[in-house]
Amino acid sequence: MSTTHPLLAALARFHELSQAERAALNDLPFTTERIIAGDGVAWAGDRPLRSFLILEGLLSTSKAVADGDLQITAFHIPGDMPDLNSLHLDVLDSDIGAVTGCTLAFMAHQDLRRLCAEQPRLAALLWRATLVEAAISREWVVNVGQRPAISRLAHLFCEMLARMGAVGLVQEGSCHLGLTQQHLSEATGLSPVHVNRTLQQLRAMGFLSFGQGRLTVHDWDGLRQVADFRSDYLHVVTQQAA
Amino acid sequence: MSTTHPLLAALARFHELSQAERAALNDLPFTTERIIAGDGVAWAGDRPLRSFLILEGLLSTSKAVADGDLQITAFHIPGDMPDLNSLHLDVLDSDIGAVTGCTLAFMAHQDLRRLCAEQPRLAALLWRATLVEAAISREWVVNVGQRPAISRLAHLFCEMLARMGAVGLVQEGSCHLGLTQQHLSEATGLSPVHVNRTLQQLRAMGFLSFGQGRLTVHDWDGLRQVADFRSDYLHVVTQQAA
DNA sequence: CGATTTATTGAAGAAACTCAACTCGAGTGG
DNA sequence: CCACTCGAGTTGAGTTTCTTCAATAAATCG
Repeated sequence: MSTTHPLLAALARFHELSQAERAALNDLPFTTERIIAGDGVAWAGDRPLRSFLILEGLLSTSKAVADGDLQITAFHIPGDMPDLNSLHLDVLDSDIGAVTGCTLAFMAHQDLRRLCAEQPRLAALLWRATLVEAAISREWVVNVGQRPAISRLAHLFCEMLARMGAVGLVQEGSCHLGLTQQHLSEATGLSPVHVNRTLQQLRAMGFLSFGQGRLTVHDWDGLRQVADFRSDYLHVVTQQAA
Repeated sequence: MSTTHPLLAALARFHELSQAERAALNDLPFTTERIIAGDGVAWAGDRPLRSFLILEGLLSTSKAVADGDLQITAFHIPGDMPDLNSLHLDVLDSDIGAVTGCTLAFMAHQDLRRLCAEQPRLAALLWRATLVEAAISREWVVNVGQRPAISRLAHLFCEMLARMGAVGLVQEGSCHLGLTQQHLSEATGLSPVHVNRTLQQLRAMGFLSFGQGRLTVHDWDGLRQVADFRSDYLHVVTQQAA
């Protein structure tokens, strides 16, 4: 019926779906909203009654520490559902905000819960999506805890390019990535000044270009090596035609 | 029926369960195994066919980086299911090992999947458990990324005491915690030497005692303050009688 | 009790931080 | 159209936190 549901499209990109599952997804009500860059979408302490799928744009999850500083704990790209955890964890523990302008598809928890009860395999796929986010979070602990500045930044770039690539948003090693050096600082736990200097190293070594909201990787294998990047933790399944 | 299933006990500690749900849990086959301190339980790259619940002991999840160093990304205590993520993420991305001697209850994925399909609310509770682990992982990113050594260590101690307390393993601010300073180092991303010196500060300030496999907190509010610890991210639900 | 972890100490060095100034480009409004 | 502002990026210099290396003390274990 009419166009396919955005969540159906997102899941079908990576998984085979039965006719019944497709039908159930297409029956799932949703509303689309447009968010301005820099705006918050949800806050720690909120008890959302709905979750959203990213159709377009870049979001971040972050937490504030005592002195007011921010740590970004995740970036979210099209196809992700950043606050799906609120489906079973009623109160949010982090802030979610739009890094760039975004288009989001909101779905009521009520409807999602019914969907999960009626279609256990869809429940499993949504569960799986939250597990991938958890796996990425573990890798971020490693990145921030162990790697020197240059590897840390390189690893973040590798991850973002790999994830954007998996959803078809990379052309010739380049993708739109509307991050400022301030964002990189908050994501890596490095000071903005040190991010700046480390970025210059990565550029000087010929690995990448970064600026004007765009990341271009010139030497993937080289970048990957300084980053100590292995993509297994992203759990990207064998891709099939969209 | 005999004694209750360990997973039933673990879930019933925090959630009301229907008679049907209890029955379904009691029907779930499991086998108990004993693990020696220091032994690995599962490795990155493994494709487990079963998951386990911790009945006793302390486990860690860790990842190795290029130079061979280790980052611990999580500790697991009784009541946790450290590799439940392998239920839907077929290949493990981290190593799981026993910090102390452990008793584990293994359950086949096959059986767990059937349970989830037949009892959607139990599926939701297991899903929820993985979401709590994810929330803890996010806080670890913050801890390792933003906090100075003393807060970082203090925060880890706060978290462990809070979690152990939630499952009834704390008496008078003290719990068994078989971690070495090496473990603390690998969990916080600090060098062992710096952990040692920072620990001495925490002791000298009268916040805690730590050693001989035991953590005792003398000044919870003080520790909590230097740690910048707020327990909301642990998502501990209102406890009911065990 | 000897052997092997684990914990502790000293001292020098390095990675990253802070502070402060300055540049640049993209608006914006006079 | 130009002056102005504002955010983002860049640079220099001094400081701090944390690391590394190396040796010693203390615990733990067979």
